[in-house]
Amino acid sequence: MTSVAQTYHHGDLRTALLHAAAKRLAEHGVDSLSLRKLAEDAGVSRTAPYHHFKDKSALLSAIAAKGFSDWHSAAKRIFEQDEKSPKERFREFVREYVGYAVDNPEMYELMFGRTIWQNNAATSDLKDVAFPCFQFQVTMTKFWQEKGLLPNNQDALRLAQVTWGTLHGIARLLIDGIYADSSHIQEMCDCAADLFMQQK
Amino acid sequence: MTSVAQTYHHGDLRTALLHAAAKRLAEHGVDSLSLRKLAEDAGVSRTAPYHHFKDKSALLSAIAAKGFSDWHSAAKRIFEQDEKSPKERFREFVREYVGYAVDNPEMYELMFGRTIWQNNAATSDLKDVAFPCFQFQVTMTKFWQEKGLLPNNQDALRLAQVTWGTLHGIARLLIDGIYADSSHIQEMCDCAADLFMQQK
DNA sequence: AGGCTATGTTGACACTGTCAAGATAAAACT
DNA sequence: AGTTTTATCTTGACAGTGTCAACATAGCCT
Repeated sequence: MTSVAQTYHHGDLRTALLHAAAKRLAEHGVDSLSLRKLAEDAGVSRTAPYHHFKDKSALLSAIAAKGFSDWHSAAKRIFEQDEKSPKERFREFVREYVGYAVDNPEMYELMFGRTIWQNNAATSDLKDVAFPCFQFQVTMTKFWQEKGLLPNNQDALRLAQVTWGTLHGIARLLIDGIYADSSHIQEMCDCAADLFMQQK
Repeated sequence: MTSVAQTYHHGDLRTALLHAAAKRLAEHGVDSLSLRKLAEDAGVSRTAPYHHFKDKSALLSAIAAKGFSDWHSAAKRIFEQDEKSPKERFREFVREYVGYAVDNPEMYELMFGRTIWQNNAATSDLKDVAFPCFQFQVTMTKFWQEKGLLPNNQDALRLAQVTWGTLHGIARLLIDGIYADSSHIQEMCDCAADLFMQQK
């Protein structure tokens, strides 16, 4: 990919670290992700990363930010498929949401886990990318309410919180292997969609 | 409380460790819970705990097991309030569930977080206490289906997974401070309950 | 009394995040 | 051009972690 001559200054350590981190994240999970290993991956000393990220949390936030931006694009793409009926799109969104989480458990864990959000530890960079995602959930909810798929007598924000909460909860139960296994994804998603769209 | 003379053998180190752990858990969270500190709390050397717990994960599992057993009692108590209508009990269960999570965020995180469930790491002791809780959720769901509060055309297991998923998701969003703050608990719970019991 | 077993001890190891102080290169300024 | 400032990277160090191995003590059983 980028083969820069070995110099004292790395050249683009920041993105090199992020790439290494994304790789390790997907392969070994967020828990076994250490700055020192990332530095080694990038062929640099243990403390070099600190010139690009305030601390470990900041690096994780940066990865999560990328995740949110990807997520937002994917959600938009599904939501804006005009050729499909709103009902179909809703079902698809539910399946895609849970599917994304199950296919990228470590990234999902990072994005929506306590690690980076706890104690308001989230970087403002992270918030700038994540909040539009939250907002988009509300936008979609309003749309589905207007189309009569979701109850109209509920506040859109609350309803968005609850519907997202449901998807989030299902995703987490599946990922953490608590209460369900992945062979039931489809059925669980459809059950949730049916529940939301009762008698519609 | 328990003032045993200082002897070479502690006497009841196992429960002393569990108590210390529960205290530290509630006060400082699961992340800053170290075996060495617990040993110090109990007035014992760093490696003494290993004679009572296989490893850190086993100790955490033991605390979680206690949490599940408490949780099960509480759920039963609410569910069996015969003087209240099923509908009322359902609403109350929703509020209690989320309320418990918000009031005991660290314990909830431990019980339903990835720490102890990941990679099928759960002790069989833990599973023995936790699985009945999961089962109870299904039992309650069946009851509410029979009472006409929840859709009868859904498989009880799926529906239980989805309803629990919803409560779990809401709880997590609140705890992790991702998408909602605790001033909206009541409204979110009621919105969820309304959603489940549409047109009932 | 003797020995077995449960329980406790210190020592050691590899690993972690992070700070401080110094080295080097590149960029900016005069 | 030369000089200075700034960005980047280095080694050294520290406190903290889980966990293993080897050894010490004490209680229990025969």
